[in-house]
Amino acid sequence: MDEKELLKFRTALTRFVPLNDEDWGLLSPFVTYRNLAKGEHWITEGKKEQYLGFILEGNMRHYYIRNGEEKTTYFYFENHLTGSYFSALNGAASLVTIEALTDCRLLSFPYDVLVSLYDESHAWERFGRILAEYLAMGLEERMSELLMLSPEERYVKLIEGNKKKIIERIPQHYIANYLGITPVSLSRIRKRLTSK
Amino acid sequence: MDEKELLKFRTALTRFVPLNDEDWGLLSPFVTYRNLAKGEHWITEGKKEQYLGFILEGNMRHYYIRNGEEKTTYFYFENHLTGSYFSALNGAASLVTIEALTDCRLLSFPYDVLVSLYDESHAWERFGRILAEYLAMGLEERMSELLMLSPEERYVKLIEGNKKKIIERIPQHYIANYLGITPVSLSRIRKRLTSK
DNA sequence: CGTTCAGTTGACTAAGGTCAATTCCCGTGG
DNA sequence: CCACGGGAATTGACCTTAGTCAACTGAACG
Repeated sequence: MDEKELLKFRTALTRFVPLNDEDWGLLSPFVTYRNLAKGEHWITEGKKEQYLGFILEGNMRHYYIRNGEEKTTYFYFENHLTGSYFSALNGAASLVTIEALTDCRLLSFPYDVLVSLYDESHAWERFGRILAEYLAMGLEERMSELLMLSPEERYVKLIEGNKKKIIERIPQHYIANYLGITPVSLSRIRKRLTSK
Repeated sequence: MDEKELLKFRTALTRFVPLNDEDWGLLSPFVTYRNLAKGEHWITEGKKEQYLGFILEGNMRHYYIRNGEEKTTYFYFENHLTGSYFSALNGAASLVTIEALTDCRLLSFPYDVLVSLYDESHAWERFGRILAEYLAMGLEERMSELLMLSPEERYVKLIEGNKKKIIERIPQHYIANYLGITPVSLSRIRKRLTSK
């Protein structure tokens, strides 16, 4: 296990909440490497998924399947946590699939371990609270955008906003899916916008 | 303070996490009554809001204002918590307004108190985690519905689903707003559906 | 070179938005 | 008890935008 990469992970967690050596020592023995080739699933819909991951390298796509159609809700990039968090919470089969869009390297750890840390340590419980709050704020923002903005406005916001990575690194047809429209419509929206 | 109503509140919190007398005693002294007349705001956009509420009686509407248009994201009914939770979290001015749709009676307590309980007690920290997880799961469901379903499908789901209260007790033009469409369109959707 | 897949473009359809008129419901005051 | 006023809901006519299907272009890769 590369110490630098482990430290990167620890630092990322510390963005949520301070972790002293003792807290960290409760989790670190359970952390292992995972590699995914482009196209492989990290999480598969219908399976009970037991791991959370931290992306060292690569990016991933989080989507639902409805009537055979994929609906993308999120993209993950390096230095962030990834997993079917809320499915894991209640132990149910995952409703979502998370797929590697590029070759990926992850650090992974079992969800159970995190849950048991919630019991053992107030600091980890706080971590869990702040993580859930962070995820909820992201979901609230996404939800309110879907309710308040037209597809075109959502695309403009993606270009101008703090999500440049998505524009720069994700193929256009996935972006269209993320915006809730077809690739054809996104192409037309782009045309409309450049003609202004 | 009516003991029965206080107990109702305590019981509702216990749905999230068990609270012993000591835990409960940390919060209960800070709980006070609040009454709102139909049309009054419980939370107003742009203000720093410092209270969470528990609805004893009545129902409320949670909405954003965008370009002068209201966009309803949620309805609250008796026996549930209400407040601008995520605005309160980071101490910023509220982005949302919560308005009484009927005369309402609430129990209310300061958000600061809850935050200080997170420091004082592991049990309350856990309460905070589970509350945030609960809210996040609700947001995820709402978000995925907006992404995956057409307005008509969303309306059908509202009728058939576990949200009957909304259909029964909320005026139709607010429901339309909640679905992300105009009252005119909802009326047509209803017509389409009954003619089947 | 072909094959494949992403992206663009055109023609047509479907669904929701907008504006305006009308009807329905309900509460209030004469 | 009835008449009136006002807001909610419905309906019609027309517009705008995204979806669908299909053809075409272009770049990547063997």
